[in-house]
Amino acid sequence: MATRTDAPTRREQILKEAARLFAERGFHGVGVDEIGAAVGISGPGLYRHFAGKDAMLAELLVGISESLLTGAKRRLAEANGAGGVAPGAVLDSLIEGHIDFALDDRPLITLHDRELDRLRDADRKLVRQLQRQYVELWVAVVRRLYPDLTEPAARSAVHSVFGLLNSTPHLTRPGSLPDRAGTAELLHRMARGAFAAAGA
Amino acid sequence: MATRTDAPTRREQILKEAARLFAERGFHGVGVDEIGAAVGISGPGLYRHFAGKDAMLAELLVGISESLLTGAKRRLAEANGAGGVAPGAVLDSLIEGHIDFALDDRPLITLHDRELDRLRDADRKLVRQLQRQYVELWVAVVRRLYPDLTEPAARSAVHSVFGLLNSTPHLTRPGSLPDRAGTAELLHRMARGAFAAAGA
DNA sequence: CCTCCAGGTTAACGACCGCTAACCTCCCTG
DNA sequence: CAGGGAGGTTAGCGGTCGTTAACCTGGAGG
Repeated sequence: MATRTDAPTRREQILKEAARLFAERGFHGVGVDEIGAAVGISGPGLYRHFAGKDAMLAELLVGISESLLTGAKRRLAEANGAGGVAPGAVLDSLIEGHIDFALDDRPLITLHDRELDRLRDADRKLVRQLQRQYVELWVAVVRRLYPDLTEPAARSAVHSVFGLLNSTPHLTRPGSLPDRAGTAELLHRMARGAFAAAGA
Repeated sequence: MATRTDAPTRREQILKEAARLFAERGFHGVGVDEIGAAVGISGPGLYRHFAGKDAMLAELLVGISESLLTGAKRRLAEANGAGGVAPGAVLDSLIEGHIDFALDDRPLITLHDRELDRLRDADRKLVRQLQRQYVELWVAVVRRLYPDLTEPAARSAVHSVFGLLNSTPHLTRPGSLPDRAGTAELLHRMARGAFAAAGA
């Protein structure tokens, strides 16, 4: 099991800093020396923890996709286990989970739809499969709430709402944005409004 | 004036292919030899048309920002010239313009919010200033339509709707998306719905 | 017909980058 | 108290990349 409350592992430090740097300057724009410097070691010391630069990106992207999908499945199961919650409440739960992720792990959300093509074939296929499962899970919930939506329209709507929710990195002129709770609530309302408009 | 209906200039060919490649693989992920090959010349021949790789990116990003801002100003002037159109109609016009751009110049819309940090300081400041003017123009229109929105909230809402509208590149599993008109209309409805929900 | 330049070509340079090799140094363990 | 592995270090190799240099060529203009 992973150490969650302990002090962060070296590996975890490296992944966190790598995510930040990749998001800021792009995968090819960051050198291994910079990543090392960000955690206090220098250059090739990283190779004691990762097979290479590609492996860091792969672990980040797979981790993100798995985390999103796992969280969504858990929320869906909780709703179903609670004896048939209203479809709107399930959608609210999915939206809330996605917003939490987007606000708490901004660099990861940026990487998630930006550096996918830098992966080796096997990893890219895995990430895409996880992403597709995540999308299809949303599509099913949205169509249950708005049965008039065709499946392609629902899928487009879901992708568009992801674009809306993932826009938080662009609000990052630090100090100028409202508080976290207010931002989360605004994004949530807008996402619901967008779906409602799509389903009409 | 630029040649619009004539055969495209070499410069224009290069810019178009560079935009596509930068959007696909990132600025640092594309070599000058590839850009040259994409227009039938090879490698250093590009330096007869541009001062360097950076100059191509700069011209692309400045062009995008200017084009978006100019179009929005024109639409606003048309509305004001027509003797006070309803605020909702002005917002519709802005949304329509942005959607046209996002659907017709997908690679450019991708570059626009992804490779800004690769610019030299002067160019980056110019692009950011143009982008800010574009955002503020939207914010003013949105606040006229939804006066209860605070300015920070309106700005966040505008950025979020940009995220929604700019999500079109993610729908590009070619052949699977509905027709252009249908996509445009869906995006338009969702954007209006998101704004309406934000303003409540 | 000569000239000249716009727009190419190939060769090559210098910088950088990912990665490996070789070595060092704690610290934990038997 | 050996000793050995985990986790560093620096040096350096091989490849790639952006850019420059030097040269070539076809076609327009006097």
